[in-house]
Amino acid sequence: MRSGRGARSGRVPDAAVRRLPVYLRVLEDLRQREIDIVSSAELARRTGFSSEQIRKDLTYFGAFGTRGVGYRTETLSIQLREILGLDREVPAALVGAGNLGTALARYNILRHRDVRIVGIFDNDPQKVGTSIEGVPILATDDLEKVVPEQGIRMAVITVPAEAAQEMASRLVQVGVEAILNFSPTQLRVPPGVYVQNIDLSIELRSLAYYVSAGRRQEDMGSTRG
Amino acid sequence: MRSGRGARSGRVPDAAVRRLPVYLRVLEDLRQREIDIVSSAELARRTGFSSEQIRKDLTYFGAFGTRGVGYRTETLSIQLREILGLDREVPAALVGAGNLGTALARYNILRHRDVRIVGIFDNDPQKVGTSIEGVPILATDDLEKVVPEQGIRMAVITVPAEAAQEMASRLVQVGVEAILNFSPTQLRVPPGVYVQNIDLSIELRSLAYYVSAGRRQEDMGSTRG
DNA sequence: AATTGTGAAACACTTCACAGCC
DNA sequence: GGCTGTGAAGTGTTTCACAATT
Repeated sequence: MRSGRGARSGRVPDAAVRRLPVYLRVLEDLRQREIDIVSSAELARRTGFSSEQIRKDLTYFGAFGTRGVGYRTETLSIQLREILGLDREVPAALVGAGNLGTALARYNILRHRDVRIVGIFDNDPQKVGTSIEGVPILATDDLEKVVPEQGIRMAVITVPAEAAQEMASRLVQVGVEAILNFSPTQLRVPPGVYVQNIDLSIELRSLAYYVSAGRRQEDMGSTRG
Repeated sequence: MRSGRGARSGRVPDAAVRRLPVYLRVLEDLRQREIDIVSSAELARRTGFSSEQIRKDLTYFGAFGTRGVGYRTETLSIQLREILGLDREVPAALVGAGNLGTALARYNILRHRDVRIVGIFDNDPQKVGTSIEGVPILATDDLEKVVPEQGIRMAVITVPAEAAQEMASRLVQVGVEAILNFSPTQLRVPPGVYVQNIDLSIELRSLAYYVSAGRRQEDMGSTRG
């Protein structure tokens, strides 16, 4: 499942915001390969979105390209970083250091310097005091101290469903405004707090629809593609 | 990032299909607690979607409720399983047994009996021959044999970006029709194959927009909520 | 000649409002 | 009276088509 909710400025489609990091990923890759200019058509090829959509998405924030030429990869990636708020390091909390949480922490800490997991919280006394890639695992009791101290505004929740609501409430209490929720439960948060849900079971189950839909269509003798 | 693509029957909104497993999760929970009847309003409360949306989503597939009463949790959950193709066990492959793949495999194997990871593939010789929760890790070379043998039609890809396209192509070659892609790359697949992308870096980065958007609005003196 | 930026049209999805049924 | 099912209205998003610019 996936659904966002919370304060929205109104003008910029949510769907567009969610595509920006995809453009950024491609732009960074191009930059690294010293490709200075890219067209919306080329970005389309590399992202899977249409070139019109890419151009329109970008114009919600300004005019970044040069007609007849394209976009400078350096300029555009800097602009996108700024729009996303990634022009400075964004500290984040991870709550739940199970398999999934650990995988996320490793992945994030090693790869990126923009959104940075600076606090990992878990209730398991066996885990508290250990660390993941140099970031110490703290007791959840420390959350109220560490989150404000580190200026943390976003959090990733990977605790079991039963514990998720309490953690969310406590995080919001101390200033968290955006939550990436991997627990299979609907979090209740005050207005103004943005929640993005990713439930892996639900992803797998909805995928099943498309394989069985394929089967059904075959049974009916229709063609696909 | 998230985007589906591939064969669609046309009539049923993608967005609706993606909500069905959420309804199913709640229905299963209610059933377990021996609650026999539920209204769309109550489902709305528990899922975060509106009651009208829930009713409309369900009517794409038929009329499952009783006016003035509600929906029988047992009947509806059985119907939803059938619609999703979960009325029989759905075998799936997992390609990539790194941190994320291992977390997913554990989670899935322990919790669910509907979509079932029956084959785990990895190239690391240190991992091949070991197992995760009883499911053996095989060499990717075995993929062409095992996928058809086990009737696998869906796969989860958690390999690095460089290897993802090759794995996807090989999976499709031997009959995979739906892919859950965690690698940060755009997979090229033939028409009729459904790809759902989840890129965790991109989720974190788009989340950053909402915390910094909040900051920007505050700076402008507007209220939120 | 090429490619962006953008109103307008088309399409998709959600919400409204109420008829229909228990 | 209460709740589902559903056309119609409303909103959001994507695509079209072309003028503007280099």
